Amino acid sequence: MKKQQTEAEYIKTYDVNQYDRPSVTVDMLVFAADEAVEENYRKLPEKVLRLLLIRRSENPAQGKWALPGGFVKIDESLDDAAMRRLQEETNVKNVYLEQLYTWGAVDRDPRTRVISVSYMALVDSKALQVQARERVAEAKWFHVTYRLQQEQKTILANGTEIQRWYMLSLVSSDGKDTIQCEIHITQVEDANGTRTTREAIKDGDIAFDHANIIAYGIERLRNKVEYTDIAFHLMPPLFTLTELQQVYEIILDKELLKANFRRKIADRVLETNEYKKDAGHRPSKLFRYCAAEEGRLII
Amino acid sequence: MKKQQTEAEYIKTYDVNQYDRPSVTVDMLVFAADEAVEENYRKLPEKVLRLLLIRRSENPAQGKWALPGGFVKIDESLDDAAMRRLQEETNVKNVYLEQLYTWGAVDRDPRTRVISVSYMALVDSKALQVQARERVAEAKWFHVTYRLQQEQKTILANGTEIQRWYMLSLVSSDGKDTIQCEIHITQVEDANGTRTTREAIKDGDIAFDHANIIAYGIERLRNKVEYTDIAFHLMPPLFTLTELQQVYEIILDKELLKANFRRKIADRVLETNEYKKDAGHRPSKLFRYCAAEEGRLII
DNA sequence: TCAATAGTGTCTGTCAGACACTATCGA
DNA sequence: TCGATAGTGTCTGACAGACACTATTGA
Repeated sequence: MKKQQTEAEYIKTYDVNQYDRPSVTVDMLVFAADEAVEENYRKLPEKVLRLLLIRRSENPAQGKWALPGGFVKIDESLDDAAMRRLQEETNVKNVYLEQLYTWGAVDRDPRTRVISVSYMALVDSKALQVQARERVAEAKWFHVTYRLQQEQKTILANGTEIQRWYMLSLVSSDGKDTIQCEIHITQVEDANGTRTTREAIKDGDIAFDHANIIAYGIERLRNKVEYTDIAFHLMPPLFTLTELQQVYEIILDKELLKANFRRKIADRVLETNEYKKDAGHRPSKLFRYCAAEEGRLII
Repeated sequence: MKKQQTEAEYIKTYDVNQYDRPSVTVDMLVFAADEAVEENYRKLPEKVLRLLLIRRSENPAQGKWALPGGFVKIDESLDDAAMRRLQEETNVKNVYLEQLYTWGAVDRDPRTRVISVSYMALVDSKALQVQARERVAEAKWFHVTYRLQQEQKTILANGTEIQRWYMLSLVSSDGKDTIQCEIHITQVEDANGTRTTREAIKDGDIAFDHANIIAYGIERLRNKVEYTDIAFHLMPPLFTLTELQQVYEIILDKELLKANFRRKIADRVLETNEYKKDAGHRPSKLFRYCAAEEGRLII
C-alpha cells in the first residue's frame, strides 16, 4: 500500500503505460447556409444547408467522403483540437463551436481503437474560404437534406418501441457527387430503462460511422434552433428577415408562415436603416442580431 | 506513397503506437430521488435529489469525493464501460443512461492526460442497493442542491457577456459530510462567435474537475425534464401524482401549482385502481407511466 | 373535529397558427 | 402594368399561470 505517499510522490511513480489506451480524434461537422444561384431576376435565390466533407486520399476508407478531423494532440484540449482543425480547413475565425457527442464503438475504425469526439461548427458562408490541404485529395461543400421516411411505433408487453428511418442526402455544390444514406433509429423504452440505437443501413460513400454522426448533428441543430438563437451564427452581420426565415426553414426542413415567424424573432433582431436593393421587387430592410433577455441557462 | 495498397494491407502495417495517446475514462453521475424521513405522522415525507459519490482512497486526490468512474477498456464501448461501472457500483439494471459531455482539458488529471466521457444515470431509489467496492474507501449518497446565486449581464462593444455564479451543495445522507462548491459560468457572445467557460471557483472536497461535471449534469437534467419524460426514470413503477410533482420540483428547484402540473402530465400517466393508504389523510390514487404520442425525435 | 393532503373547476392573458390584406420595387 | 417580394393586421383555439373550491382520510 502506498497510503502515506503524498500526491506529488505518487505522480512521479505513476506509470502512464499501465493500460492499453485508445486513440482520440475530433470530427467536425461544419455547417453553412448558402444560396443556390437563381436565373430569374425577380425571384430570390433559395437557401440551402451545406456541410463540408473531405474525400479520403489514404486508407482506411480511401476514396470515401469523411468529416474533417484528426487526432487530438497530447498537449491540446479537445476544444483546441476542434478549433485547430476548423481553422486548418476553413480559415475562418468567427464561428460557433459546440461539442456534440462522443462515439466509442469498439470497431468504428479498422486501424485501432479510436474514440471520436464530434463537434458542430456554424459558419457564415460569406466570410468563408475553404482551403485545400496537402493530406487530403478534395474538400467539397455538400447540400444536405435529412428527412423522415418512415416511422413505426410498437407497443411491447412492458413498454414501447419507436423505429424511424431517415434519408440523408448529400449533393456536392458542383453536382458531381451524390450520396444517399439511410439511417435507422430505434428507441426502446421498457422496464429495463431506455435505449437508443442508431445505425446507417446504407452509408453511400461515407467513411466509418460518419453518416451517423452527420445525422446526429442535424438532429441536434434542428432541436436547438427551436429554443436557442443558434441560427444567427449561420447569418452574415446584416441580413433580411426573409433570409433569416429561409435559414430556419432549411434547418427545420419545413415552411414557416411569414407573419408568425417575424413575431417570434422580433425581439432578437434590430432594425437598421439599410436596405437590400436591385432585386426586381420591393427592397427589404436589413437587420442585425440582438440577444433577447432570457433568464434561463441554455446548454 | 502507399496509394495502391488495399485497406487490409494498410491495416496490417499500421503502427498503433505512432501517436501519444491520452487515457480515456467514464465518469458516472448517478441520480436518485429519495425521501427524507418525516416525524409528523400526517405530513408527507419530502423528496430530495441524491447523487452518488465515492471517497478516493488513493492518490491522486486522496480523501476527496469523486464521481464513480474508471478507465475504458480497450475492447469495450463507451456505453458498455459506463454500464459496467454503474452495475459494479449500484447493482441495478433498470436505469436510464445518457451520455452528457466529454471533458478534455489538458491538466484535468495530474497523473497523465485523461479525457473523461461523463454519463448521467437515473435510478429508482427503491430498487437500489449500493455496494461497497474493494478499491474505494466509501460510497455515499449526497443530497444535492444547485442554485443560482448571482447573475450579471454586460453589454460589450460588439456583443454581450453573461456571468452566473451557482452554489452547489452536497450533504451526505448521514449528515456527516457537507460540501459547498461555487461554480462560475461565463457566456460571451460577440463577432468572434460564442464561448462558454465554466470554472469551479471553490470545489469543497470534490476531486479533479468533478464539481464542474456535477453542475453540468444538473443543468442538463433541469433542461431535459421540461421537454422529455426523463423524470419518470426516477420513479418506481407505481407512484402518486404528488410524488411525481415533488420529483419535478426537486429537479427544477422551484414549486409548481398542483392543478397545472396535473393537467400537464395527464397524458403521460395511467390511472390504476390502487391507492396509497395509512397516511393520516385522504388516500391518493397510484399511477403508472404511459408514453404520450409525440411526433418529434428527442435527443 | 381538524390537520393535512387529494383532487377539480374556472378565469385570465399570452401566444402559435392560419389567413387576408396593403405596400413597393423594376422591367 | 404586373410579377414578385416586403411587411402588417386580426381572428381563433390551445394552453400556462393563478387561485378558489370540494372531498376524504385517521387520530
